[in-house]
Amino acid sequence: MPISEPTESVPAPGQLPAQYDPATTEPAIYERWQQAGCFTADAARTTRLSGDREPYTLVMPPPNVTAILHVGHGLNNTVQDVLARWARMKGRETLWLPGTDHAGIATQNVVEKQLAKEGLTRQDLGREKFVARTAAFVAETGGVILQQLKAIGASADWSRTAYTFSPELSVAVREAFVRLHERGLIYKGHRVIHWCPRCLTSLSDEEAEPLETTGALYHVSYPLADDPSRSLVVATTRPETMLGDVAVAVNPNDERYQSLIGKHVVLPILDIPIPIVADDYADPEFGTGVVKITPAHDANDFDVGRRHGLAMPVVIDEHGVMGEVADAAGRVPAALRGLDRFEARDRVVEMLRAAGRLEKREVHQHNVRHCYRCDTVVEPRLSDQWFVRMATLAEPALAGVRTGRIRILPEKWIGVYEHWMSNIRDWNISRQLWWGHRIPVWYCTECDPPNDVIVSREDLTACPHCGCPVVQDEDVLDTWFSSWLWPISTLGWPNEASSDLRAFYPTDVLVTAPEILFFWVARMIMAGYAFMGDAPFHSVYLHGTARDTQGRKMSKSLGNGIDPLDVVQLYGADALRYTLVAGMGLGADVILDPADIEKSFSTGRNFATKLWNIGRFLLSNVGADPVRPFAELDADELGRDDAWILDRLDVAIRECDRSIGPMHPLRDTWSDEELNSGLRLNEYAETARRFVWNELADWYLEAIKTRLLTPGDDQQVARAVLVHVFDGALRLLHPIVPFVTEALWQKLPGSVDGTFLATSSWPTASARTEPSVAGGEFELIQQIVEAMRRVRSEYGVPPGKLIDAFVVAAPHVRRVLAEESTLVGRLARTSLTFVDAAPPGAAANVILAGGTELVVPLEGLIDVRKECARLQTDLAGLEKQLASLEGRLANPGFVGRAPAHVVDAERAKGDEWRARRELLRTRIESLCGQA
RNA sequence: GGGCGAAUAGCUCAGUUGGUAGAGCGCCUGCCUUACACGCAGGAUGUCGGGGGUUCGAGUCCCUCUUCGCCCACCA
Repeated sequence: MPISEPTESVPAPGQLPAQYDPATTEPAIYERWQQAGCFTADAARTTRLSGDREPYTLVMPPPNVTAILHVGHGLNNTVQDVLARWARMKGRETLWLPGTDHAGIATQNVVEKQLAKEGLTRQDLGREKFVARTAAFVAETGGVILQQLKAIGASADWSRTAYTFSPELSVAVREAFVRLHERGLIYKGHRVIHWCPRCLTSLSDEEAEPLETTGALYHVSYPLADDPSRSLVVATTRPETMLGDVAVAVNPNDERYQSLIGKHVVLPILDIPIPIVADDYADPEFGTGVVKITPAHDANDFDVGRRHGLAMPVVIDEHGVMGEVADAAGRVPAALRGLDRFEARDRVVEMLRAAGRLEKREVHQHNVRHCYRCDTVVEPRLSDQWFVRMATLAEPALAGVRTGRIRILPEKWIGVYEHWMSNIRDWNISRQLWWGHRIPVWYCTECDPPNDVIVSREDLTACPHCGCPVVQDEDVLDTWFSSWLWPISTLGWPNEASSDLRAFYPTDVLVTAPEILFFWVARMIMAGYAFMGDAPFHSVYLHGTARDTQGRKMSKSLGNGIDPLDVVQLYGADALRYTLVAGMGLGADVILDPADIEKSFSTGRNFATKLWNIGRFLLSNVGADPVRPFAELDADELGRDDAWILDRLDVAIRECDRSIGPMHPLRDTWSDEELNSGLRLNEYAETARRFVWNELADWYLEAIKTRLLTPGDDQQVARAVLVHVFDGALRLLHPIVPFVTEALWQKLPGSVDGTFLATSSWPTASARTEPSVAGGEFELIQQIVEAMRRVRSEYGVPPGKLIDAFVVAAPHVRRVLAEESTLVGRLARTSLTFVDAAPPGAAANVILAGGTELVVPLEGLIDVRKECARLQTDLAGLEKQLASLEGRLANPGFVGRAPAHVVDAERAKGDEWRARRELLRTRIESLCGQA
């Protein structure tokens, strides 16, 4: 009995509005979930503490705090929500931990843009004011995306919302830095790093994105100092850097240049001598085999410079402008000073050409690195930065994947992960930004090394060695230095007594996009091992990207995105979620048409509507009357339709379980069989859809209509089964379409006020593994109905016209059909007459599996000649197939080697076809004479 | 330059131990059949990218070619 009060818009008790209105329904339902605390996890209830429930934990990849929801977020969080809701219904103490990332560069850029509109720079404000302003901006507008996630139904535990820049997580960041420093894994390095001249900060290798670019390769001749008539030709894509050249290198094994090693060439434009050094870095195969060495502006040249003890003049400043920065006296001519690096490039080329030093210029394809935040061309630049030594951290992280402690899906990413991990490079973690975690390093001006550098968990004002004032390092940490701690810091680390950390770590599945496999996932795994001694999760689920119909990634800049909230507004969150889940194979991209939202999401919208209408049907038939508990029904009370749909429900449950599960590895590590299993959300969605739509709605509902309208015991049985099966369907579907299922479930007879589908149990298949006999008999009825519908359609029988059909069938088939003739009559508008042999005369003829023959005399609709031709064609086709089949069965290779069940199935098919052939021949003979 | 992945119905995609191809959307025909036209019933459509091989049998395994995509990389 529905306990919850129907709202005023509902017409009558036990009734639903004709139209499902997600726009009003969804927010109300979400509100009730939240008020009831459906999504709040309780550490104490987990088995890792004092409780009896297995934990299930997901940490949400934190969106940038200033982000607004796009389809990518929608995709990512829908997947997570499906898993979280599924686990919750499976009885796990489920924690889906949400939060945001302070996003150093990104957020700073946003605020700097605002300042620019006021004609200000961050330097105008000064560090303290700028940080305060950014913090205020974040406090004011940040976290919008978390509200938006609620609109798509995200069942995260908002009471635990985290933020990478919160005081708590800042403690974790500092602790991690200090511990790594104590372990000798953090060092300050003077080297060439990627520098963004716009953001004015260094970038990690991952943050400097290579972009295929068509540029030019300039060949420049450097005359020999002692013989100006001879010269060495070097090739460069960045001629302006030649101002910083300190040598040219040749390969020591390159015979062409053996005699020149140790001599000098004259650097054009500057007219200064620079040495010819021998270094393996020079590739004899490339160009002329001579390479110019610019240690301050190229990472490789830097290495060469170090090997040969060369000077490292910096000729491009932090803004990407030509200037004598360090160790570069006299190196930038007045004509070039102050020029942007690209203008300078053109000017240098002109100067070289004028001096007759430009040998040639050729078009050249190469990768140019760009800042991942502002797209500016990155400039390699010599500077002091903090680095994390990665090799030792990578070892356990690599082993974790290799041993199956962690699995990565789809599996193709495992190789990518292993390659990166095995060739890992040190991580530049310092950024010359203001928005971020200040590096916990202080410098004392009085103490001598190594006491002058103090790494501390606490803020320092005085040197612990001499008591002198100290100055904190100006730099902040890479945003990812806080992100990589996310699975541990959000649970309370470094406080190892934290109940959340003990209850929910390690977490279970990490759901994210492959783009951040290195940025984030790999580093989280390393941090998990480094700080907690265990992997942060057992599964990494890498999903695809949302793209437009041209295959382009949806992005703000391209303007080809779809606003998920538009979809929610128009068709509801369920429509959005269902469409995304159903359309996404494991790791496959989702293609959507931004120009046609309706087309893109009609699948989901239609499905939600279908569910709603099934609910309406149920409620209008069952009404507010009490319904017999399903458990009280006896098997012999069930109709064939009941037995069938219960069989199908079992199958659906098992298939759904297989598609999503297993929830975690059976043992500590994933077995080979488990490694690639589960997380097929699209298969799960399709199974559930097929069950609800093609089985429950198309057949069961149609079959029981009469029973539902006829008062009596059988009506009660049908009602009980209907309610039970629909209840099961709603449970199966809830993780994908939580709102409409919750709305309907609340109205279901027997629902108890204050209970939620969201926290109800996942359905369990019955113990039976074989389909029931009665259920199988229902399939016989379906075959007849489908055959008759085909006949009707093929011969153009008017829809309203009742037709007669003669049935020749085995006794048990005849018995079933006789008992269900009313049902067949209604579903196919056919009246069945049982005969021992097909009557002669013009008639449509259908032969079903099991040798059942349908003969349908259709006055005026059957043309004997055409019918004969059709039968002949059928026979010819059958003969052909049969010949092929018999050939196979006569083949010793097939019979001997194919699995027994396959051979048996083929034999059965052969018997079936032969019987059908006989029937066809007989029929042709009687209808068409000797033809 | 290395490595990986993809190519299946008009479109977007499933297809998990090799056994003669499926869904959604679209299309065609007929239906406003008292839950649903965001629906119902029926239907058409594929040399599973090309070629070769293994096998009794290949969308599925191997080789090769073509076309796309992704990742990595210090050839200036």
